Parts: sequence; structure tokens; C-alpha cells
Amino acid sequence: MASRGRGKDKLKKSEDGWEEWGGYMKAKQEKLRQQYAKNGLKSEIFKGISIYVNGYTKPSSDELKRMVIENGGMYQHYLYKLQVTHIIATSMANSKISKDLKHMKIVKPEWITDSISCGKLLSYIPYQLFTAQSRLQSGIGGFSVPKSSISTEEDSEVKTTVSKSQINQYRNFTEDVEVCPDSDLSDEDDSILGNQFEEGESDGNLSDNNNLSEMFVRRGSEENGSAKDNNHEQAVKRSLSLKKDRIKSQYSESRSLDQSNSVSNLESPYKLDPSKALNVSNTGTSKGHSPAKMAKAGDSNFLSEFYGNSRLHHLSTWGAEWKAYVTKLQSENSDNFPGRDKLREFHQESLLRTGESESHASVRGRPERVIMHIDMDCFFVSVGLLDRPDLRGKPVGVTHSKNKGMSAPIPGSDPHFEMQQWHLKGKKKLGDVYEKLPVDLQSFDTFTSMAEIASCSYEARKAGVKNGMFMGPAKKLCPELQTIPYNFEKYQEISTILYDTVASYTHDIEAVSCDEMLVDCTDLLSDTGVTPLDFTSILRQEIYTKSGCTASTGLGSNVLLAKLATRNAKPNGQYYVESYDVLEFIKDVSVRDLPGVGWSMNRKLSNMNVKTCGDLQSVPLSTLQKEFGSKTGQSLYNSCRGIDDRPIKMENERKSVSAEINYGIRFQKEHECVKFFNDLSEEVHNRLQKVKRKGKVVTLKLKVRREDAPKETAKFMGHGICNSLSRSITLPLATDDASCIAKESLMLLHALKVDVTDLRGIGIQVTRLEAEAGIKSDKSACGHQSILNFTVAQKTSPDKPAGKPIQSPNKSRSVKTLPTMVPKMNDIDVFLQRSSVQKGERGAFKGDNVPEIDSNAYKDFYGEDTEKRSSSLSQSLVEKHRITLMSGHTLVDELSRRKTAKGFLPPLPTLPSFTSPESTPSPPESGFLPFSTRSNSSATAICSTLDFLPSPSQIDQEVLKELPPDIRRQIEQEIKSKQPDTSKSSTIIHDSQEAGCSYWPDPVTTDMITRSPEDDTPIVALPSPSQIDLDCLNALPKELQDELKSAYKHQTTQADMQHKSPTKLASPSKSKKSPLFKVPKGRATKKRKLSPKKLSFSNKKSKSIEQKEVDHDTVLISIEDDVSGIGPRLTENASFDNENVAEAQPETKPVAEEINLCGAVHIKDVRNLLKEWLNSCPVPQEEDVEVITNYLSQLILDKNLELVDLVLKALNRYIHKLNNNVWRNSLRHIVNNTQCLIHSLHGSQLNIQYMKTLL
DNA sequence: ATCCTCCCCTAC
DNA sequence: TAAGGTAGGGGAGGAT
Ligand SMILES: Nc1ccn([C@H]2C[C@H](O)[C@@H](COP(=O)(O)OP(=O)(O)OP(=O)(O)O)O2)c(=O)n1
Ligand SMILES: [Mg+2]
Ligand SMILES: [Mg+2]
Repeated sequence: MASRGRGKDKLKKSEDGWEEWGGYMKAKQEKLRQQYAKNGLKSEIFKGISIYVNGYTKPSSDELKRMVIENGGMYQHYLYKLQVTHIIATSMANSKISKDLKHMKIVKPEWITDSISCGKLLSYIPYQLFTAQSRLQSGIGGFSVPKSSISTEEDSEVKTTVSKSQINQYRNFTEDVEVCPDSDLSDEDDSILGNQFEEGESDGNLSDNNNLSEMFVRRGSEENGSAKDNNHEQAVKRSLSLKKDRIKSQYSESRSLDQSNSVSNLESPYKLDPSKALNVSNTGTSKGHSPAKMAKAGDSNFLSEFYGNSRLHHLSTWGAEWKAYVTKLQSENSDNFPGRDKLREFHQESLLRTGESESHASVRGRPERVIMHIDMDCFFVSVGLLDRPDLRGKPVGVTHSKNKGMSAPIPGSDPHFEMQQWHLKGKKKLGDVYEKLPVDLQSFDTFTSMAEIASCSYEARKAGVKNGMFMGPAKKLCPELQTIPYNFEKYQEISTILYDTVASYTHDIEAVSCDEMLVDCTDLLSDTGVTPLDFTSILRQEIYTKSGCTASTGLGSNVLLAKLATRNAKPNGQYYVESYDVLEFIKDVSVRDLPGVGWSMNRKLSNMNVKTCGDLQSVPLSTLQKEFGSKTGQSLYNSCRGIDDRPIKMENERKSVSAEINYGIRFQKEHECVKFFNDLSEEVHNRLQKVKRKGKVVTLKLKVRREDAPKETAKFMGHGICNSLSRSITLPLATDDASCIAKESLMLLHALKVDVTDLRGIGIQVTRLEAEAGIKSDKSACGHQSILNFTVAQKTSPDKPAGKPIQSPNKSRSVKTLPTMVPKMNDIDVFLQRSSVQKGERGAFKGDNVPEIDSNAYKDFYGEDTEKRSSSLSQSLVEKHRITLMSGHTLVDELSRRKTAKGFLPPLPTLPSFTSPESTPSPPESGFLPFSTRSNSSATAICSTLDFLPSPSQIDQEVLKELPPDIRRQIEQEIKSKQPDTSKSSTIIHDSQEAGCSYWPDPVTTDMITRSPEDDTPIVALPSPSQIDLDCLNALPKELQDELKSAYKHQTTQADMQHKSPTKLASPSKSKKSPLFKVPKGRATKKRKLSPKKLSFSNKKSKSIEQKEVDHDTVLISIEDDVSGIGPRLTENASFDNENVAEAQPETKPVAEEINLCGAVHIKDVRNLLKEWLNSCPVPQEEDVEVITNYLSQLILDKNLELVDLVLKALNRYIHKLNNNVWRNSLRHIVNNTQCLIHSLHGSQLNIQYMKTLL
């Protein structure tokens, strides 16, 4: 407000003469006059263009005037900044330029002549007398080139030159050969909005048609009901003229400072790669090598090579940088916003024009926030087209693909297979074709390129092409699609312009990405008095003027509305969703457009028959929460009503730092893998240092080729169809040390037991970040602390029972980790082995053992013997621990899979520095003890131990003595709750959730409807079971046919049974809780693991899982028993349990028995049983499978579908972990049987989308 | 109840 | 050929 007065003054002052109202009117009249001449127009190439000719030009000014007017443009005799869109000049004194005109479009006359000869309006950018780049250079240079890129400035200049020459060539070429498509950026605007413009203009003031005003005005007027169109135009123009000077100055100033600091340093080192700078194709390095070359295995340059070419890496890096930049702006708390002066001036003008007084609405009442979302239009394409005006108006995509979407299929790959898998997951990479057709193999026949299109022009979008789509399918959708290469440096430059421009108005920004941000305009608007749409018009114009790229903006009272508005505004437009109009506006918005609703959720909603926000509004909150979870449900509920409380996040604190690569991973040898881990760890280390953080938790994320996926992927060097796994470990102290991270990561890799040749993706993430502060503490995590712990452990252990001392302090994590002090791996191993062998219990070792094993593995990696090892880490591990294995490889598995190695082992020094073999353990810090550190310390300890502490024999003995008790405890605990992980758990169905979904009929009970919205194929309830069954069978794969048949039989039987004797079991729906069976439960959980054999549920031996027919007998019997309530449960129980079940069984029988699995009734117990079973049996026993199947069948008959769902989920989760095909097949078998039965009985199936990939 | 791990999902 | 990264929200299941 205060500034308003000032604005007036300025108006008067302005030199262009534009300031006078009279001048404005005059210009307007002139414009109209010229328009009359339209009748004789040769074309409308220059529609919206208004030129001013400065000085001597090659085609004379008169000539230019004629050319422009004849082709729909305007000519200004005076330099009315607000009116003139382009200044035509052949040369211009620097002095002149520097001041007022820097931000004007100063263009060479060739722009006019070329455009005419081309028949289209070409982008003025290549014809600029002074390129935007050169003007901005100082600022940008500081920013982008921070470090490694040595030559930023130099390069940029060079680059500019190069690009120009290229452009020229191109231009010429196009002229000769093709007709230029349409327009440059400004033209685009016109073309896109042109019609609308007309309307807007009708208002009256619009007389000025410069493209600028057009762009902004029309949009504003159309879309926004509130703002005044007139204001927009003028605002825009004025802002332009006024701003330029100031903007510039401040630009350079603030830029260098702010950016250099915050942004620049964050930059990704890989940008520099010369190759990428000019995409043209320096790729020499990357290219031309054998496929193996790319493999990261050996390449020392792999990381930089990959990251330098990864658009997503750049995107992420930039996003983080801008967030940090904004955080910094906020912290500076500056109130210097040079851009606002322009707004104030504009506002003053508008007041003058309208005759309104200040007290205007803008001032008083803006009770609610005004949030703006701004996003560059097809960003990469827009930037890329600056150098390729000839492609404007054409469908264009940015991609690495150099051919036209064709590529030689990769020999061992199976594109069809992958396509099917994608279909299951529903990705859009293949385009609509993919989504619509079950499998469209044909699309691959002609266009096979799997290069992704980062961004495509709106022309391409009309044909169905989307960002992220593969080139092949895109070509199929749009054969004329043109491609342009990446130009990462340029994206950075334009991005900088965007951020700097916005930051000149306000720092209330939330960086979303390099081409997008959220801005809280509330303060800015009240301060300057401009209306939201005026501001936006001015801003967009300014950005366009500076960058040559268009942006679209959305305005609303919250983030959600602002984003939706932007979507509505694109391309090159703006839109304000006024509060009173929210419901009307949002009613028809597709739910898919809601932020947070992606492919998956959209499908779930779609299955619920919810397509639009209006549809969604009719779904009760409770249903949404049941279906999607508490928060997600609430969020959906609010979003579809236009409600969004999310604040703009201007300060950003990093919560994690990671580096991952899921491309080009093909290891042949372990040492390659180890090297990669070291390199990646180094990368993480560098990133941590950049943000000055250290972290306590290291997480390893892997993508592992799915067993049924071909070794060669359809996409060159892609990851193909994979399972994803992750494992984390908590360190005692935060670290950013590369070697520590590498060690821990390798340990985790070991724990995951993956064959390195099947690795397809690797990521290392560090979380629980802390400020870098403590200098010394850093390294410690691995080494120092470990040592401390170690020492303590030793001491303590002798004195105290192993684990207690440790336990006491914190319990932060797994208590289990006993403080045990096992110094060496060897010892531990021995110990473990002994115990295992002797006792025959594998369970006993689980928790603690893990570390040791890992450590061994670790040794292997680092040790010289590496070569010995088989490719698979797990194998090597196994080899070492044969003895252990004998007891059951379950043991190994369990150990390995234990969450991070929490082990009891005392933390040992990881760092080499500590290596002294004798290293006596330093006293552990009390803080560290097992608890808090447990996982870490243990892991670390292990590593260090192995490496550096060769032989503490003494320790070992002690350890052995002490460990047992602890181990036992741990084991017991662990047994109870092993953590299952499912790579794909889905969830959807959960128990009641589905039931909750009102959309589906619940055949059975209310609770468990099987289908969740997720299901792709909504299942229609089929009344007649028999028919259904048949269908099911038919539909199923041949493999399963047999099984299904048998299953079918069972079903029938069961059904019969059911009829005969309805289950009167306990609770109508779920029997789980009956007290009777508690016994079994307890047992199961508590007992440590059974020996593998014991675990097997049934005594039967031998049949391979697959085919054995289901024994009628067994099934029947079990069923009968259950039904009748008499029988002891499954046959297997008896066998099973020696330990567990046996006891329980007897009791069970009584009266209402509950359906159980070897005595386990509660889901918890069932899970534990399943875990043990899976862990103990490398290969599933057919009998066991049958037992499970029978159990599930009973549950189904009991209508306890909820439990069925839970059991299946648990199985899926555990088996996923195993990563074992045989088990997978068994699960498939079980699931098929179950689904068939359910279908026959209820007419629908469980929604098991979560295990779809498995099936 | 709350935290932790391991996932999935989403966004650019 | 192709460069399928990365941060954060959130949910399920488990431990406490
Ligand atoms: N799957 C994707 C999505 C985006 N991007 C990159 C290229 C885009 O140009 C940029 C910005 O993403 P936007 O979602 O803003 O998409 P565009 O700017 O391309 O188009 P528009 O914003 O006009 O819809 O991010 C990418 O590489 N891969
Ligand atoms: Mg964009
Ligand atoms: Mg964007």
C-alpha cells in the first residue's frame, strides 16, 4: 500500500511517453487503424506482433513496416514499451541497450524476412541482437557452473554461438525445403489462444494486441471471471516496460549471491560432462561400445556417464537445489523485492484507468490466501525449441533416441513378456495402446525404441503422446513425431530465469521442480495492490520475455486448487479458481488429476466407479479410509471438494539422501559388484557432504531380476521385470563416511542373499539425518563407536550375562541384539554352528547369527578370496557355513533375513584404522550399547571384526558361554515376529476394507468382500458356483489346470460338506479368537524354530508341490473334522507338532473348534507358523501346501474371508522374501485353489492384486 | 499409542 | 540401443 503513491510518480516519469494516458489511447487508435488494413492481408503471420524499428536496418523501416502490416502485424512509430513487442535493429549501442532495452526483444530484421519466406512466424530468439543468455550470463554462470563445470561461462558463450549457427543452418534448411510450421513461441500463444483473445478483446481496452497482451489477457479474461481483462493487458505491458531495468539490475545482483551459494554448489557434478552439453553426440564415450560396456560392472566412468545422461537424475538434483535455494531465501528474511515496484506502478495505472480509488477490493478484503502455481509449458521441449524454431508447431519430443523409434530388438529379451507384466502394473510407458489393449504386441513390431520421451509438445499430446512414454509406442501414436536431444545446461538456465523472476516478487515460494513452483501471493498482492491475474500476466510475460519459453499459472485459495487451475490453464495460459466457484469447477475434474492420485489409486477408484471428483464426493469418508487408509482417505475426501490445508513449504529440511541406479546393472563377478558399491557409496558420501549432513540409518534398495524374467531385458540395459527389496541398518552414530556406507551396504546386500548376476538395480539411502556438526563423530559410526561397543561388550559380557548390560540402556531398537561380544566372526560362526547342530534348532540363531554370517560374507567381498566365491553372495556364504546349513538352510536364511544384523555381536570397529587385529576393544560408550546402536554396531562390528580382528580366541569362548542364553531369548522373540516383507504387498483388499466398499456386492458376509477396488477386473458375482468354477478353471493357466481340477473337486466336496453340515463354528464370521486354541498359539510362537522337518506340516513326504493331486482324503478329512468341529485339525498337526501343535490339538477338539493351521488360529500364530515353515523348508513339501490349502478352504467355508486374505498376504510377503521360484509356484497353486473356491461359493474372488505379479 | 522397518505410491 | 532418479507421504505389520 505504501508504495502506491510511488507508482504514480513513476508513471509520469516514464520516458516512453507511454505513461500518458493519451499516449495509450493514441496507440490504441493507431492499432485499430492498422487493423482495418487487414482486409488486404497476405497472411497473419505477425498477428499480435508489434514492431518498432530502431535505427538503420537492412530492409528499411518502411519496408519492414509494410511487410509486417501486410502479414497481420503492427508497426509502431514510437517505442511504446507496452505496445511494442519487438524492436527491430541491426545494431544498437551498448549504452542504449544496457538500460531500458535489455529486457526488450531486440531482433534482427531477418526475423521478419525469414518468417515471411517461411510462411510462419519464427521464433525471434535466434534472431535476437543480444541473446537472453548473454544478458543473463553473469547470473546464470555463477549458478550453473559452480564447480566442476569449469567453463560455464565460457562454455555458455561458446555454446550460444554454436547453437546460433546451428539454428541458422537449420533455418535456412527449413526455408528451402519445408514450410515452416507455425510459429515461434509467441505465435504459439496466438495460435493457441487466438480465438479466445478475440473475446477478451471485446471488452474494450484490449486494443493492444501485442502477443504479449493477448496471451495474458485472454486467458485471464476467459478463465477467470474475476479479474479485469483490461487491467491485464495494460498491466502486462507496463510491467514489461517498467520492469526491465530493475529486473536486470537486481537480477544480476541477487543472482550471483544467492545462487552461487545455494544452488550452484548443489549442482550435480555430472552436468559438466562435455558430451551432454551438446547433445549432438559426443556420446562417443557412451556409444559404440559393446553392450557390456555400459554395464556398470567395470566402468570406472559408469556413474558419471549414467548420471550425466539421466534426465531424472537432473530433475531430482535440480529439484533439491531449488528447494534448498528457497530455504535459503527464506532464512535471509529479506524484504527487498524489486519486482514489486513494477506491480505497484501497474496498479497505479490501473487505478487511473478505471478511476477507482485505492480502497479497492484488493486492499481490503483479501481474507483468504492466494496461492499461485506456475509451471513451464512442456519444459524440455520449449527450451529445446529455442534452437529449433523450425519445429515449432510440430509434434516434438525430447529423448535420447536418435532413430525414429526403431531399434533392433535385444537378442535374449522378451518384449512381449515384459509388456504383459507392465500391463499388470499399468504403466503408461506404452501409451494408450498399452492401457487399452491387453497386449498389443504389434506396436512393438514396427517401433521398438524403448527410449523414454522426457517431454513432448502439445501437438504431440494431441496424438496421445505423453511425457515418460517410450519412443516406439509414441511413434506409433504419432508417426510424424520429431525428436530433439536433451540440453541439460539450457534447462538449468531457463529454470534459473524462472526462479529469479519469481523471487524478485516474493520469497514465499515452495520449489516443486526445476520448472514449477508454488507461490503464496497473499502478501505480495496486498502489498502491491495488483490483482492475482494481473500479477500472473505480468509474471508470465516477464518470464517469456527473458527466456523465450512460456509458463502457465493457476491461482486458487489453496495448493490443490492452484494446481488444478494450472492444469486447466495449460498451455500458455492462466486460470483463477475463485472460491465461490470451487465446487462447480471441481465437479468434473478427473480424479486422476488430483495431486496424489496416480495410476494405482486411479484404478482403485475407477473400480469403484469413481471417475470424477463429483463421483468421489459421494463416497463416504469412512469408505475412503477403509479402502485407502486413514490419511489417504481423508485426503481424498478433502481433495475432491477442493479442500486442502497443506501449507506452502518454504523451508525444507532434508530427511534423506540417496543415490540409486536401476539401469545398466549387469554384474558377472562379485568384485564388480563390490566396486560398484564402493562407487555408489562415494556418491552418497558426496551428496551428504553437499548438504552437510550425516545419517544414522543406511538402507540398501535392490532390484532383482524376477526368476521368470529373461536375463536380457527388452529395454537396452534396463532393469526389466524385477522384484524390489530393501534392508536397513541403524548405525550407532551418524555418518557420511563412504567406506562405512559401503561396508554397511555390502553387509545388507549379503543379508538379502542375492545372486549378483541377477541384480538389476541398486540404491543406497541414508536417513535419520543430523547436522554435520560433530566433526569427530562422523567417522565413528563405523569404526570408532564400534570399537567402543566392542570393548564394552567384552567387559560386560564376561561379567554380565551377555545381553543384559547392553539391553538396559536404550531400547530403541531391537532389544534382541544382545550385547554379546563376539569378537570374531569365526567364533561366532562356530558357535552358531555348534549350537545349531547340536540342538538342531535353527531358530535359535536367527537374530544374532545374522551378523556373523554377514560378516563372513563381508570378508568375502573384501577378502582376497573373492574370486573363489560363486557369483552369488549367498552361495558363498553358504559355502562357508556349510555346517550351519546342514542344520537347515533355513538357518542361513533366517539369519540373513533378519532385519539388519542386529546382532548381538558387539560392535566392532569397521574402519581400517582400527584394524589392529589385537585391537582391544575400546570400552563401548554407554550410549551406544547394543540398544541404540544395535543394528549398526553389530553390523559394523562384524565388518570390522572380520577384517581387522582376526583372532580373539578368548573372546570367542566367553562369547560362547554367554551367548547362548541371549541367543535363545532373541530367537524366541524373533520367532514370534519375524518380519515379513513383501515386495509387493498390496493391501488393497484388506479385510474389512473391501467389505467396506459399498460398491461391491458382498456375496458372503459383509466383511470380507474380496474384491477391492483395485482389482483390475471387477468381478461380477456369479450366482451359480458350478459354472463359475468352470470358468475359473478354463481361465487359469495350463500349468495349474491339474491343480485346479483337484481343487475344484475339493471345492465341490467342501461345498457339499458345507451344505450338509453348516459350520457352526464359533463366531459366524471369524472363528479366530476362540480361546480354546490358545495353546497352539503360544507354542508356535514361542518355540524356536523347529527343525526343518518338524516344520513341515504334514508328514507326508515327498510329492513335489506342484502336481500332486490333492488328496481327497486329506482334504475331506480335514474339512470334515473342522466342520464337524470334532476333528483335530489338519492331519499334519500331529506331525507338525511335536512341539507346538501336539499339545494344542487335544484340547482343540472340544466342541466348537476353530479352524486352525496346525493349531494356529489367530492370524498372528498363523503367520508365525508360516514363517517358520518357509524358513525351514528350502522347497515346499506338497503335503504342506495341501495343509495350507485345506486350511484356507476351511476358512472360506467358514466365510472368514478376511482371514483368508490375511493369510494370503502373509504368505505372499514371506515368499516374496524368499525370492524362490518353487515357493512361488506353490503360492500360485494355493492362491488359485483359494480363488476358485471362493469364486464358486461366493461368485467373486478375493482381490489379490497385491500378488498379481506373482501370478 | 507410538515407533520402527519395509514396502508402495506419487511427483517431477 | 539408452542413460528406468530421488524425496517424501503413507500404510501394514510388528515390537514395545
Ligand atoms: N516422466 C517425466 C516427466 C517430466 N520430465 C521432465 C521433462 C519435463 O519437461 C519436465 C517438467 O515436467 P512437467 O510435468 O512440468 O511437464 P512438461 O513441462 O513437459 O509439460 P507441461 O508442464 O506443460 O504439462 O520434467 C521427465 O523427464 N519425465
Ligand atoms: Mg511443465
Ligand atoms: Mg512441472
